[in-house]
Formats: sequence, structure tokens, C-alpha cells
Amino acid sequence: MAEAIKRGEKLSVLAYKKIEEMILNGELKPGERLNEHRFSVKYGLSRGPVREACRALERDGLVVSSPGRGVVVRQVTPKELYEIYDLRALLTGFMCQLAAQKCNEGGAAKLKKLNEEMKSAIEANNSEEYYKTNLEFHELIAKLAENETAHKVYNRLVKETHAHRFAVLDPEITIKQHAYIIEAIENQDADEARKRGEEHVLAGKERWLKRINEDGDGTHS
Amino acid sequence: MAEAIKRGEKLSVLAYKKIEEMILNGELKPGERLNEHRFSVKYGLSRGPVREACRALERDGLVVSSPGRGVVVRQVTPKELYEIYDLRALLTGFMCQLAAQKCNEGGAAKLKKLNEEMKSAIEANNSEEYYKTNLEFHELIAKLAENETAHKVYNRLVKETHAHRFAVLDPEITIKQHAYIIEAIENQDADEARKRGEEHVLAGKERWLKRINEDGDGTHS
DNA sequence: AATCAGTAAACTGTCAACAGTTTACTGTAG
DNA sequence: CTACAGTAAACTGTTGACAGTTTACTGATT
Repeated sequence: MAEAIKRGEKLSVLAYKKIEEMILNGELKPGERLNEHRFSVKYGLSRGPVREACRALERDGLVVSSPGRGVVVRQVTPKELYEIYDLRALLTGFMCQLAAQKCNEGGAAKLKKLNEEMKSAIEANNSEEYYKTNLEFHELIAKLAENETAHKVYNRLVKETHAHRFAVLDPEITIKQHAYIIEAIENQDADEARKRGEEHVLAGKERWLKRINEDGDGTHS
Repeated sequence: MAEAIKRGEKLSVLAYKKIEEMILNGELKPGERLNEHRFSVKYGLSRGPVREACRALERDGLVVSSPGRGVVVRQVTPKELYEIYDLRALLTGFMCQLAAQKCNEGGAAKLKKLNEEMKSAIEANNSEEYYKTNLEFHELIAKLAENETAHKVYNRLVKETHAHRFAVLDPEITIKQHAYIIEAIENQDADEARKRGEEHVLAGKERWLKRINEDGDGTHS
């Protein structure tokens, strides 16, 4: 019994979304092959739109393909992760700078609220909520920055690595660093906001580096 | 008589390259529609691979599509150009910083050589050569930076805007700014290299802003 | 002259079929 | 036991056909 994809949008778009979802929720693991024939049978559509979706996924860095061998969920190497961390730091800093230049009291208040929610989530041992609210925090900064291109580039980098569980959480440090960032934004100190935004992500990178030096491994399930 | 695409690589990849080339060399203009039926007849392949190529081009930001209406070469708005300028400045600065941290005397010498060649090209009134060597200069910085992810993101941004002739050339300033950048890289002064790299691109942005304020137009043929 | 309705052609999105390639398995030889 | 060759099934890349949508054109009405 095929799980028919609900029609309405172009099938190639729906296929993209479904495959993306499968990658982001771990159903498809890095290194794992996507069988377009089986996917099309399972979801009740022809292979054409599946192939189109795969081309898009490939350009977005979520999968890798070789002629004759279909597509495989992309495995991001430690070197790539290292590079992506630096770029995320750069972009986060940039967006914090812009947010400091552009945002009003309402924006800073919302950031504070999210950071408080993260604190509450940790105190309640709810790491799912903590993680989700952390994403919202960074999403809000990107919104306040009002540079849609930067936002897109940033999101793409985040998505490229999402299938890999490489983040080393340290809520205490994170919440504190968020508060420093908020302070700089509130004070409309763009240079300081940029610096603190970069440092925040680079701190995460250092934690990761420390962990791989202990584990000899770039990922964590 | 179809201009058959030479086979060997996947047809979808060849179609991507052909369409990309047509966009970058101005044969396909921003706002212009790509007719997949006509393209397939002209180049002697079926529509399937053309469609796959279009999905890839779309994800790369070179074209835009709407259901039922095929793909149109993307028109980049002045706001987008503004944003992209800022991101290019950010990435250029970052790569200059890395280059200053990583490169040896050979690298700086090559940059000097390219800057001299640009100077010669201008003196000989050869703007084609000047433009080409300028691209090589920036390409070399990206290479010396050794962050492939940054390089890719940068190239993508450059390509997204390439169909638009928005750059306002000022060779005298450019060559001087390149020399400042080279100096900082040679001195392995990463912070200064980053600052000078950013300023160099932001100077180009200012020239463009000045021009659109005079023309009320974001592009230039 | 401008607008609307109808019609046909062209185009786009999808499907199923075909041919070549890759994978998986089995049997044989060293 | 390992390596190689052969075979068949499954899969990938491409093609052409079909159906629905969009575009372009014509004629009628205001």
C-alpha cells in the first residue's frame, strides 16, 4: 500500500520536501543511498519528479550523486564541518551586527524572552524544548538582521550539517553568551554584537574540536 | 539542424552547463524565459535532463520558476544586490584573513604579479584583460585561504549576479586597494587583511550605490 | 479603441517504457 | 579460503507520449 504523497504542489517539490524531511529526521542516514525506484513506488509517483528533487537536493548539499549510482546522503567530513563552523560564526556575527544596527526594543525583548525560555527548559530537563528554542533564538536574530541573502546562506549551511549530530551542548555557557549578545544588540553596539556573535559560535566549535580530539570522531549520534 | 550536445557526461549535467553558459555570456537575459521544449530540440536531447538541469540552476539562484510557466533567468533586485555586496565583502575579508594566516611568500608574490598585470592591462587600455585578471586575483585569494566552503559560497554569490552588469570599475582605486591587501597578507597581519578585504568590496558597493542614485537604476548593460 | 470570450497551438508536468550500467549472487579455479 | 568470471535482477539515465495549463490570436461586444 503506497503512502501516496498528497498532491497540490508540484510533485518534484513534494518529493524534495519528503526526502529532505527523511534526511533531517534521521530516517536517511549520511552515506545511505536513496533508491529512486523504491521511493517512487512507495509514495506513488513516477521517477521523473524524484529525479528532479534529487538534482535540487544535490545543489543544496544534502546529497551527493555519481553517474549510474544514484544519490547518497552526504557525509560531511570533519574538515568540512570545521569550515562550516567558521562560516557560521562569520555569518552569525554579521547578522548580530546588523541586528544591533536595526532592531528596536521589541526585538531585544523577544530575544530575552527566548533566552529565558531556554533557561527554563534546561531547569526542567527538557532538552528537546531547549534545542528548539535555541533555533528560534538564532532565527530571530536573522530576522532582525533583515539581510535575506545572509539568512539563506546561513540556513543552508545549517541544513547541510543537520544530519550529523556534532553539536556539543553546554547550556550554561550558551545562555550566558546569548545574554551578552542581547546586551550588545540592546545597546546598539554593532561591533560588539558582531564580535560576541562570532565568539558564541566559535565556542561551540572549540567544544566540538575538543570532543573529536578525545573521541577521534567528527560526529555523535 | 540540431546543435547536438557532445555526449559523455550525463545529459542533465551538460544541459546545466550549456544553460549556465548562456546566462553568463548574456545570451539569456535576466527576465527571459527558457523554453525547455525548444532547447531540447535545438540541442538534440529529451526534456527530462533539461528539467533536471533547471532544478539545479534554480537551487543555485540563476533562474526562478513558477508552476506551469517554466523557468525565467533570475532578475536580482537592487535590494538583493545590496545584500549580496555585503556578503561578498564579509567573505572576501574572511578569506583575506585566512590567506594572511596561511600563505607563504610564494602566494603573496603571485598576488603582486597579478596586480601588476592588472596595471599593465589598464595602461594598455585592455579592459577585458583587466577584468579577467581581477577575477584571477580574487580566485587566488580564495585558494590561499584554503576554506573550500567559503570559496563555494563566494563563487555562488558571484555567479548569481553575473548576468547583471552592475560593477562600476575604478582601476586606480582597485589596484591600490589590492596592494594594501597584499601588504597585509605579506605581513601576516590577519586582522588588517580582513579589514582591507572587506573595505575593498565595500568601496565597490559605494560606487554602485552612487551610480544608482544618479541613474535610478540597479544595473548597467 | 478597449475589453471579453472562445479557440487552437505550444508548453509544462508527469508517466511508463526502453536500453545501458551496476549490484548481488553463484560457480569455478587456484 | 580467496579471487575471478558469468549471469540475472535491479537500478539509473533517457526518451517519447499523454493530459492539463498557459499563451497567443481572433472575433464580437460595448
